[in-house]
Amino acid sequence: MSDGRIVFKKPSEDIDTVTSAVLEEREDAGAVDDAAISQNVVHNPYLTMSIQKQRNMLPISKHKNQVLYALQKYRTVVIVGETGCGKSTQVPQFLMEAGWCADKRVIGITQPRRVAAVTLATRVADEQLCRLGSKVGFVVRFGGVTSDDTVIQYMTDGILLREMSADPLLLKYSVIMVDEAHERSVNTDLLLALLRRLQKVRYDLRVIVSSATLDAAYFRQFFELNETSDESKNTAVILSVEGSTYPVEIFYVEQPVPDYIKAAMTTVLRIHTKESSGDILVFLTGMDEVEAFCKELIEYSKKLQNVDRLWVVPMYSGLTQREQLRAFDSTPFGQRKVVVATNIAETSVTIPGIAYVVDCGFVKMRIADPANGIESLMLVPVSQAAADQRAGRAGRLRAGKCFRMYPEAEYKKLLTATVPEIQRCHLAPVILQLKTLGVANVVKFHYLARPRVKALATGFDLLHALGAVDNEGALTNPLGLKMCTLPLPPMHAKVLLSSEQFGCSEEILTILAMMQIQEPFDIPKNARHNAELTKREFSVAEGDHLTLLNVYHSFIKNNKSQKWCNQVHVNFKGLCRAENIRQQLKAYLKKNGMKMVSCKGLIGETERVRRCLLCGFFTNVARYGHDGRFHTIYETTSYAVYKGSAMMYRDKMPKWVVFTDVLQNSIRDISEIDPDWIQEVAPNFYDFGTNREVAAARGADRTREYESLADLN
DNA sequence: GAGCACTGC
Repeated sequence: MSDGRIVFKKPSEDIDTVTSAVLEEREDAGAVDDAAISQNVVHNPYLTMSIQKQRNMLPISKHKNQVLYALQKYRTVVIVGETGCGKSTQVPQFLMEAGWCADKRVIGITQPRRVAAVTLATRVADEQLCRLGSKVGFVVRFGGVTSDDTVIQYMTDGILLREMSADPLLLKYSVIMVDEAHERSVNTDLLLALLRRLQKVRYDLRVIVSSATLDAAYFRQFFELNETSDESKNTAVILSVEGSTYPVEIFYVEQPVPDYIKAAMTTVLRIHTKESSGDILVFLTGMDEVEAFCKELIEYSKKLQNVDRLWVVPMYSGLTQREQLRAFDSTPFGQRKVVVATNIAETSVTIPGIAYVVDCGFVKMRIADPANGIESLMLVPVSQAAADQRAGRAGRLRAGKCFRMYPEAEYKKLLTATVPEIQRCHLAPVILQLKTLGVANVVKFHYLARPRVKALATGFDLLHALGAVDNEGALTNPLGLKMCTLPLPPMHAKVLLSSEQFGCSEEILTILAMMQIQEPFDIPKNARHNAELTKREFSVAEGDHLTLLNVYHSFIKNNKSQKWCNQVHVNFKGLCRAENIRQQLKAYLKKNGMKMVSCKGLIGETERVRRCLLCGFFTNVARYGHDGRFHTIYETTSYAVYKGSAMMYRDKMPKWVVFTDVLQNSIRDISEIDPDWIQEVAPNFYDFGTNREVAAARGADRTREYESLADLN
């Protein structure tokens, strides 16, 4: 390439020579980070050093020449670096300084989380002594800070996927670095597969796969698969960058424990009395477990005599940022901090100074039933990789200890790695996404991890029933094409696109936005009774969806006041997010040429809304049974009603409902429906008729459909 | 009396 890029020689054995440009030391180093820290949960242990010193401290800086040499020679480079080695911040700067941004070409770095994209960009802009948004910028949903000068762009992986559907060749980029590839999220898996595909057309595009674990061999093999070029220009190179961690000693229980919470409690108390000082991190599986555990631990610590007190911050995503930040407070002298967390502490949040980890060995995971595609939250054993990740959290300060609440034999039986998300999620959104990007044969696509054919078939079934794909599996025009443009899963998208014909797009827009937030109500533990009463006042007999509409309307009527939210126990942060999402969706609808119409005050007002919901969620229909549970149409599953549902306020349960969210054994976000509507909105999905007719027709049809899938164009 | 891992467009 003759663009004036500096050419690097293959590094000799002494790769310790660092040749980075010397920047002037600044006294206000980290000032921008302070702003970021106040917003996000981030910790920088080197905050007091000058920026250049901080950069040189990072293990990756020793490998600068190696990285540049590899990227010059190979089209794909896999960098394995432990967390904190500096790869996410330094590699893009190495590349820019080496001329990879000539002609304003951009180095793109993708992150699985928004916070990471923002903080990394802020940090790198600071290191480059430039304003955020000039040379260094970021893009996330609902905005970003970039300009024409931006050559290092941090973004969420979802953003790059969106960008690919607008510009399939990604011409503005010279290098794309997919960070945290080891997490194996749907987005990172798709990105890697798509980039590999793209490299066959764009020979000049460089891809960096950045991973924290030794899955590198797998990534390498993937990028080399079926390469015919004998020049082996595409060969990925593996660089191993050490982090700064200490060994962790693992302890197991001798016998399986019947109650891991009790076992964890005993273990924490034993660590406290028998082990030297050092903070403890306890991994449990859910918010309730965490809260109950904390409460009990505080009780114990009060009773302990002649022993220093335990200082207990629960940590899970439902907490506000302020509450989460408490886990970062330094431990008062003579006390011992115990952080009780969900798996948020596995990846999203790193708590410094942990010397002991207590691991319950389980995790709550969203898993789709391949037969019907319904996703629910299941309690499953962790994988060995996840258990090791948890244990590793004890070795960041000094040599640590990890106590597992299961015997060693059980550990050996665990899966070595967590099943990639793409193999356990509902595939309809994935299929839709691939179709948008011009992947004609989604069944034969070169996945990083191949999903089950049965799951693909279920995905196609749903898309077909929704009218998004035709009999050949191609996107329909205009419905399928429009569904692709919306930042919503297919069922939600269908509801939204149908809302105009039901005359209720304003209402549906609100309900869908509200469905995206986790919990509209904020019920404090000390005022539960009072909160329940106010919550009840928002409730609507027809169900949760109209209740959500009610809450949002009241929020707007009260000028989006935080004070009002606190008084009536409505989640202020959540409602603000819902408003944001609503605006974004509204903009998409306008772009699609849809009219905003409201059914307010019209005859059959709530019926329109519920019919419209059924239009997308007809798979999630259930009938009330004598056993007090709701049964799906083919009796494959039955569910209890979630205790927080507005349905609980009714004297009598409705006979038929549609639900839009499933927990492990219960359904929530439920609305009453009339079974006659089902045939109207989804005439082909269910078999209507006597049991015998149905059984005969169904078996034959479905089998044929699955068999033909492998040949879908 | 009992309940909702974590992200993202």
